Amino acid sequence: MTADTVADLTADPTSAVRLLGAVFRHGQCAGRIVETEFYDQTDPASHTFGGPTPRNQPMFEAAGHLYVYRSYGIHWCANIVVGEPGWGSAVLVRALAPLEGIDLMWSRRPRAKKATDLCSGPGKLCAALDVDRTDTGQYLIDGGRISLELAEPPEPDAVLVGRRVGITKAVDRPWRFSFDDPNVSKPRPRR
DNA sequence: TTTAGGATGAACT
DNA sequence: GTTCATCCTAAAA
Repeated sequence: MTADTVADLTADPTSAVRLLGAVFRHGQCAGRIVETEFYDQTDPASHTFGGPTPRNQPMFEAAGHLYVYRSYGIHWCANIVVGEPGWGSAVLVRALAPLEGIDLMWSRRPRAKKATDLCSGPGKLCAALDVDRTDTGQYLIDGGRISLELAEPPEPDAVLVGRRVGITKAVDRPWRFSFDDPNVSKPRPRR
């Protein structure tokens, strides 16, 4: 939890906590990360559970890479790779508090009714920031069109913990973390 | 070559 | 609360 840069993030759930508050930027748009989930190679719910495949290859790169996958044939979901190269673990970005390029986000998500509809879910934030397959494997450090700026480590009291969402395996692992923020997606974590 | 099913969101009743 | 849209990957055949 003492990581100074994204490249220092280790392959454990503390990385998901450390990423809370970080600013995720893609092109003109940016948002503050308010909800994350941790996934690991030992985790039956993870795409890397069965080892490397052409699809999940980016998750085996060094910490600080991006892994984007298609969900239910419809949505894109963005993950920040953590841990050493060769070990498949990553943190799913589940919700953002919009910061910049908010007009652009509205134009990409015309069905949103409230500002908190723009990025309050993993598929929504990818639509709002225009993240898709072409971004998978990108390195978030060297300021391309995608980047990530770490914030100060969050106060432990400010972090809510819960079980992960939308999975059928290992649902009991308390690897979902969030702030108490209106942009957090549906079943809100407690504690 | 075929097929099953998934880390979701939106539009229904 | 329930349904459905819809695509890609991985694994089976």
